[in-house]
Amino acid sequence: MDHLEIFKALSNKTRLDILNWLKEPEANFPGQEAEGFQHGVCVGQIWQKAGLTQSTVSEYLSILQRAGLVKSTRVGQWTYYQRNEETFQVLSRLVQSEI
Amino acid sequence: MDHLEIFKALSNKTRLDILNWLKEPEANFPGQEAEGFQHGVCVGQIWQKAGLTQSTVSEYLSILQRAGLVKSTRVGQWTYYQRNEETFQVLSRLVQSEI
DNA sequence: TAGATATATCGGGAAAAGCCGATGTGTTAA
DNA sequence: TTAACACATCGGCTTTTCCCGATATATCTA
Repeated sequence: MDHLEIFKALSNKTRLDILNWLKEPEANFPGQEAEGFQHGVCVGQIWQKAGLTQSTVSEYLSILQRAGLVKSTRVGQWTYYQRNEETFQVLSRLVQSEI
Repeated sequence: MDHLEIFKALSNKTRLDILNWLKEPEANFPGQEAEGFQHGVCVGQIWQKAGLTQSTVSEYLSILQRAGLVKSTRVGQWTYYQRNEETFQVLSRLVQSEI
């Protein structure tokens, strides 16, 4: 749990947006409804919604993952990302009492 | 309450250190014991402990203040800084439920 | 096996942040 | 009112982050 790495990951508008979108995949990624959201949302859906290039969003997802804020699952040729709520809980407590 | 501004302010090792030191002024700034800690710790104490220049630390304190993480009090020629605990509480709840 | 598709990684130019020394501003003491 | 002190701001160099296009890798389909 590297505070600094987490805060850096959270220091970007687009990355905050992505985390927020992932709170409600059904509402924010209707394009993936057919496939379902068991493992989260695939990269293609996210980068189109973000309005940035595929490479940038892929990098952003890596940054979020290294910080522990999301986790990924590979299914066939798709990689699905979802929030790692545990980290948010721990971070919340940390902000309250340790920082 | 600008999340992004807060996370950016927290994205620097020295600034995190400063916030941490300000949790226990008595323990971390013995050089100011004579004057007391009613309004926090003055800039001179902080920049010497940080090991960076006065100008840099002054700027860092401004960044922390703009983010709402510290507040300052001018007394004579000194400016004292202390943590703004309210912001940490709000941020903690925000991380838990809104981000 | 070849081609298409989804994602990751690489190289790099532009913008922002890190940090410094120099200088400006407000306050106190002589 | 001058000098000294505490702090803030400015200009600039260096490092990091932002974000792109190009390319590599993995998987699936024909």
